[in-house]
Amino acid sequence: MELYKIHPQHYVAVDCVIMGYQDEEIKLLLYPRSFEPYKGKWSLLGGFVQDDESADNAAARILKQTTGLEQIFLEQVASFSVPNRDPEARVISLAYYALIRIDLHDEERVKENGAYWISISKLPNLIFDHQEMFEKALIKLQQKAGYSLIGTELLPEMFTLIQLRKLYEALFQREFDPGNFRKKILSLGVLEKLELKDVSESKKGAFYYKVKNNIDEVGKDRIVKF
Amino acid sequence: MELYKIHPQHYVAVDCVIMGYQDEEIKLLLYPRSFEPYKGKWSLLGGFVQDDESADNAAARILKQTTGLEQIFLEQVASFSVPNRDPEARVISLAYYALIRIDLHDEERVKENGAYWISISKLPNLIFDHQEMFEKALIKLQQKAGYSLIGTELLPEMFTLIQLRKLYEALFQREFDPGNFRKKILSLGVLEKLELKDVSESKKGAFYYKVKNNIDEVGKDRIVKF
DNA sequence: ACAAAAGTGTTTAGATTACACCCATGA
DNA sequence: TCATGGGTGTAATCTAAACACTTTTGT
Repeated sequence: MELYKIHPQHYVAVDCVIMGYQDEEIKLLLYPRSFEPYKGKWSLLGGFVQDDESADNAAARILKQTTGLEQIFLEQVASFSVPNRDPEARVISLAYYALIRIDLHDEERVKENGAYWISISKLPNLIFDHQEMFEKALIKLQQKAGYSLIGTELLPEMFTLIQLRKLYEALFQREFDPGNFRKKILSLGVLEKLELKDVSESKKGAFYYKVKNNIDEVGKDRIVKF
Repeated sequence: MELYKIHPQHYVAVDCVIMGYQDEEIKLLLYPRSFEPYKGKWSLLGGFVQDDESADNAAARILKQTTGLEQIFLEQVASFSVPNRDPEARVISLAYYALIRIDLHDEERVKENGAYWISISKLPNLIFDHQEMFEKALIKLQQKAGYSLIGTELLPEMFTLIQLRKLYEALFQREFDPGNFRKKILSLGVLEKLELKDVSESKKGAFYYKVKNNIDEVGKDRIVKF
């Protein structure tokens, strides 16, 4: 301990890139900062790491405080530590990203926090380095898609392959060939076809699928390009 | 500032996974910890983030202090923040990895620090979560190989494709088909063939190559599987 | 000439893309 | 029956892996 004492300590924060999916768009949960400096400017949801929790736990705590959701997919993005990134004080921030179902979150709680869901195609300027946090989170997510079926965290338990494709199109900001997308996804072997159709979009109806129960891991060897 | 004051501050450290290449093996720079607890146990090279530097700068500083090298490829691995990971005090650590040429480093300095180069195939037990830091660093590096010519930081300016293959074999801990490896690497279009041969390994001699000068980025679209 | 390392070519299997085509059904 | 979205099939192109083959040169 003596040896450590000569070193400075720092505030350590976590900032969460909370992504949801609604109206065929990826949205971020953002709130207008309630105090100076940059009062009113848009910010990711964040908080400080306390003495008795890991940064992972802090991120999960913030996610629960702001959305009411627990047991959510959360992953580290990167650390941000330029000394003056927050002009108020030296704060080292660890960025995380989370994928949640907007339809399940606690709307009351979000309102209390003054937070809003904003489409990533219409993002306002964000404070500090929050824009960069979002960009890195999105890149991480896209890379992950190559070896794992991502994004099902953003959809209901049951979904059609058309819904899944729309989600991927929102995530990658480009279109996919319907036939090829279907084959690629099914070739991963992680989806189970249900004997139930979504007839809201067409007369024929599209079969619902769900993620198989016994999926430990999509084959690590199997890499798919999107 | 007032708003931040209610939050705790923490020691923030950086730990560096410093990789080098020698005798057809990837080696890590490690040193036996000089104080309790875990005195004598092997540790990555690390240090504390100071008030006036980013974590990236701190990692570069530590790399320079221990190897004498500057302007080195350094990348974030992940953060490690379980409250009791260091039993002595609460320390949040940001792991980095670096690739250096062992033949260029300052041997005197390494000796002063009591550090040693140890092959990754014979790693001793490391303190705290340093083993995990190394494992994550290696995975990051392997992934990076898919879209970028990595590892040339570990070799001299000029190298033969055979030398490069041996390096990749050490990095991935498996063998590559000599013919296919050659075609795959050359297809990236980032190497320039020199009119000079390495005749130390064979009578015929192997042409030296170097990385082309005007390489901004290996095509982001081109993804190669290793 | 031949051994040994360097380098090239060929074949097969699988993945990716573009796109044509068939299917089911309500209006 | 026909328009519409859902779903299947196929040919052309590209990539990866296995492995046979050719080149070069000192001894």
